[in-house]
Amino acid sequence: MDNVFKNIDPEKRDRIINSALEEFSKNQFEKASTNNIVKNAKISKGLLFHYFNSKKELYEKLEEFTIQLIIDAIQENIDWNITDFFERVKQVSMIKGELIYQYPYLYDFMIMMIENTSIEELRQRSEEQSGDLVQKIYKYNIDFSKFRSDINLEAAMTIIRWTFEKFGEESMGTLIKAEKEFDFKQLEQEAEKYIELLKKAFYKKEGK
Amino acid sequence: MDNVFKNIDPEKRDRIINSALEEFSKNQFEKASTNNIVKNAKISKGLLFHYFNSKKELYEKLEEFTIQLIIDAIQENIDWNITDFFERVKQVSMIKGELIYQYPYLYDFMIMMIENTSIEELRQRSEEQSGDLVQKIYKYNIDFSKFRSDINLEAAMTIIRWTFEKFGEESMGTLIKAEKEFDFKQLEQEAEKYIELLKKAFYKKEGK
DNA sequence: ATGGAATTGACCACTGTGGTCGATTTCTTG
DNA sequence: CAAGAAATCGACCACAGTGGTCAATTCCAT
Repeated sequence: MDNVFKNIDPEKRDRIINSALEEFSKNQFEKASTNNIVKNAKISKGLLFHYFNSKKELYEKLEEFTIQLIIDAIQENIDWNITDFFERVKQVSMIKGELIYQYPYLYDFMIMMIENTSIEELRQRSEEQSGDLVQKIYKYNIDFSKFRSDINLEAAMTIIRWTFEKFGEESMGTLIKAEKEFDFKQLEQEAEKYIELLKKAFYKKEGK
Repeated sequence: MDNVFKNIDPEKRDRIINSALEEFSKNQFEKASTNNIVKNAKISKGLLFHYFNSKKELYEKLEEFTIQLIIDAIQENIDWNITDFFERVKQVSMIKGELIYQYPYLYDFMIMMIENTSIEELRQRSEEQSGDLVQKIYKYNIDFSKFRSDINLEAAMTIIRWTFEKFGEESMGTLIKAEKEFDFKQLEQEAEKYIELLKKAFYKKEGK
């Protein structure tokens, strides 16, 4: 982001980012209130407009930030040497979880972003900014020979991905509602239940 | 809903409902604009406040309407004699699709509703308004003996449900973006791909 | 002590707010 | 057709909140 903005206290920076992400997630652009943003970020109106010259600019910088953050997180944290598909999916889920832990509205913001972007623009952005990363995530160096040969591989992969996404969403939902601390152990245990089942369903029987 | 409101031209009624659902889905209550609602519904300000005495009342009536609509749709359209789990899931998806076709923002509105409701309140509402319907949908008169006995039944059912939900969401998303007509045939064909795969994965082998 | 950067919040012209209400159109009934 | 009732309109209101500005203040390195 902006030079001025980049060099400030990271804690304050994240307060501003989170406040803005929340406001823009919950309301469409015109109705998102900069007053609200500064109030929740606990900074003055003047400061926000010192960092960003206008509401529009703030929004655009937020878009950039979001995309770059996700790309970086994936690129830096995925262990490309691991060849098991489920481990890859698990890693992506973990990364996602950590991002959301730091920026709770990052995901809502991104979904809103995608909704307001045309297919053509999306395709272009994905190529420009992340190269073939999107294609790579669930394919690069994966040992597909573990899958049963009598099933539709592409569809199976999709179901596995969807399962983890839904699992994440639902866990997040109930956690927020219950206002509980992350019980990491329990969460992983539950995830393991689905992994085990899906392996039984889609992988070849052990012992060949 | 209100007597005055119930007896009007259904086409106009749906215009108002859809406009309100959209506005409340896209913005939190305070920022949802009645001006916007009447503009999109193509009625006058006065008329809206003739039907509903306040913005608050409109919102609450909309909640009631949404819940009742979904309950009725399920109760009236599910064929409880069909014992195959996938057929049941398929039926629920179809019902959902038809509802969304008539009220495009019904689902977004409901999700927003659920997010803003406490667990306790949700449980209570579900019991009062729908009885044991929620429990019943995916269990009543289902032939579970078709499932492999070596898998976690509960988890398998969840995965199947999630797959259909995700499939629905993604289809909806791309359809809206592409501004295409519902190609019903193609959609069903693609769904069948997942059904086939999941049956292969979770059902007992045929001929036994 | 000083100068520049960071930060504040009162202030502004203006847009949009939920809701009202008398006027007008449309419908119903004799 | 008359006349009253019901439905519908939209100009109007007091006011809350808008994005953005800027002179004043605080902070901090030198």
